[in-house]
Amino acid sequence: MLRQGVLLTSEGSTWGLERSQDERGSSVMNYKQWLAEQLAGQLEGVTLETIEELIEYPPNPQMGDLSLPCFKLSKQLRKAPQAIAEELKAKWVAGDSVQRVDAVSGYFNVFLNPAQFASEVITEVLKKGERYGSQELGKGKNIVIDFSSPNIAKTFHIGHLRSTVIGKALYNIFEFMGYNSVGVNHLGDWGTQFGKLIVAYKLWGEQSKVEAEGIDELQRLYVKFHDEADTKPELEDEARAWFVKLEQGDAEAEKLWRWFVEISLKEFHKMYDLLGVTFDSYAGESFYNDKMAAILDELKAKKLLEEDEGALLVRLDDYNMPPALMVKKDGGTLYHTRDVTAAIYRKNTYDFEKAIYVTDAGQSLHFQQWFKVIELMGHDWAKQLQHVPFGKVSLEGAKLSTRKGNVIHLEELLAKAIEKTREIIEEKNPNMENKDEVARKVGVGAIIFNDLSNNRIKDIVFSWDEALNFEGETGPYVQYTHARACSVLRKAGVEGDKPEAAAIDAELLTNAEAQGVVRELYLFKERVEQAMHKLEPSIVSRYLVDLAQSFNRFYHECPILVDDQAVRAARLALVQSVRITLKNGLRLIGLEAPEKI
RNA sequence: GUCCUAGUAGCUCAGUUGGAUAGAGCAACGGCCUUCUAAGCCGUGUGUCAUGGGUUCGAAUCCCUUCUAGGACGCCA
Repeated sequence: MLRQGVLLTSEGSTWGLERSQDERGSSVMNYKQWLAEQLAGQLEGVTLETIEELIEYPPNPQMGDLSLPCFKLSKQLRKAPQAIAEELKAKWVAGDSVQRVDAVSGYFNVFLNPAQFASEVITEVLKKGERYGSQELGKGKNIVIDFSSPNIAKTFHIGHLRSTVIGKALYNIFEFMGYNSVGVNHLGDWGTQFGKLIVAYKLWGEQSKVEAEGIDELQRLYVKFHDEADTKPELEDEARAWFVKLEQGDAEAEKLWRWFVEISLKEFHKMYDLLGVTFDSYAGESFYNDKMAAILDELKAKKLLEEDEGALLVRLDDYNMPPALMVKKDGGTLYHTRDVTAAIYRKNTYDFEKAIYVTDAGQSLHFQQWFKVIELMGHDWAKQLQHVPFGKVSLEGAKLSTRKGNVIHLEELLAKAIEKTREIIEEKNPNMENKDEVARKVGVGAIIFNDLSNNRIKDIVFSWDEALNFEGETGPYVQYTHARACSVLRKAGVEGDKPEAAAIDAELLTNAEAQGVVRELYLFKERVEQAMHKLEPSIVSRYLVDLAQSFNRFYHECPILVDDQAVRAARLALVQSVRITLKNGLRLIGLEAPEKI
């Protein structure tokens, strides 16, 4: 299991465990590590790593800023937890960094010097700017992220949105942690459905209509095929025949196929442009057509393939899994075959440290199976493959189904969100310039954030009301907070990212509201790292809400543009730090941060 | 039938990898704009953490039982 990058191991065999030189240095603030260093000498036989792992943030500020629960040390030291805490308190050497320490019911609590805490955090944020929170954990390492991967000739609906936004967020997070992310859109551009589509098009389709209406028309044809095939099963045979022709390079079949792909991509790109998503590779299923034979030969050579009822499969009984079908009895390949082939291709091409697949949880078994096949082929990098599953989206209880037409088109959803945003702007900020641009950024942001605000694995029941709610824990709330901070800075005449941080008197930021903000700012780096380890973008989304809440509280309680220049400067530095951190976080999860909304 | 995942406030969800009184948002009600963006802030309250057991100094968290929901389970992806 992946762990936080606080443990030093001898080999660093698991990615993310290693730490850069920069991180070990005391110049970069890491209070858990720092406290562990202070305490290590005081506890005989307890390693620094053990202590650092135990240190936690107390649930509320009255208990301090950092805490060491002494219960686990109790056995080893053969002392009561409270006694250990008392001892640490007695031995504590006073210094500038810490205001006081305390021993409470088995916890050793540390209260940081609030002024110094504020000063260090703000200095760090302003110094790093748009790199604040970033790390170099993955320097020189590639991460391949397979995401979005829609099917050609099928509408891009809210089901695809999840893979797209989760994948994109992970892409950004890995980049931010120093990795080189490779985004792969594994297009569903091959398979028997193209036989069906060709048949349907030839029977009922019109070129002009397909050109005018794009995927919608292709999908209508596809649905019609299934309706008709219920009563005319011979259509299925025709479809199979056309797919065989396509596989054999038949000119007419290939021309139609290319056309369907082209039309579909055009529409996908409209969505990707709106969402701000790009890919490094569009190598879809068809890309592997000529590469699977070699893999099948390899499987045969390694005696992994077994024939059963005319099909070829890899037995996985020993691993408590059903067999992985590799070749159909008609000789056709299957998605196992393609995924295995693609993984090997990607390993050879990108030499990845990790390859992750962002798909719905329903495919979990499929991934388990072919990951095992890779392992059985003798590839020790099988453990670098990871499925990132997410829950299903349903519509008021009913399952989404392309065939039944029970879908919400992403295009429609985004359009509605943008329209609603536009109305709100018209009402609240009618004199603003770039209303359309801002409406797009906020409307789209609301939809993305909504999809990223829960744990991936949770099923989502789609609700228009919730998706278009812009209050509370939402994207617009965070963006609004950012714009609010921008507005104050604008009025104050602060320009650029770096006002003179050194000049501030941090004693003026020791009140509860300011400290609440400082604490959140400090947590950013840790949260992003955690989001990477758990492959969970929602950690960043929720963090942003926490930061925004703490800032809004501060904003409400502490007037910023006051006459007292020292107070004004100190508070402005804090506002600037919040602005930077909000923007960095929003960018990570794929949201823009307009300066006015 | 086998396996996987989930079950926390009326609703949607967090819960720092086993720690201190289980927290937010929404919805409801009440307050706050002559002052920096009210998409905001403050206040009012609700929990057999599905269930029964076990491990532990300590469990929403780990193990087992049962229940409920969803999903997967050889020629679709």
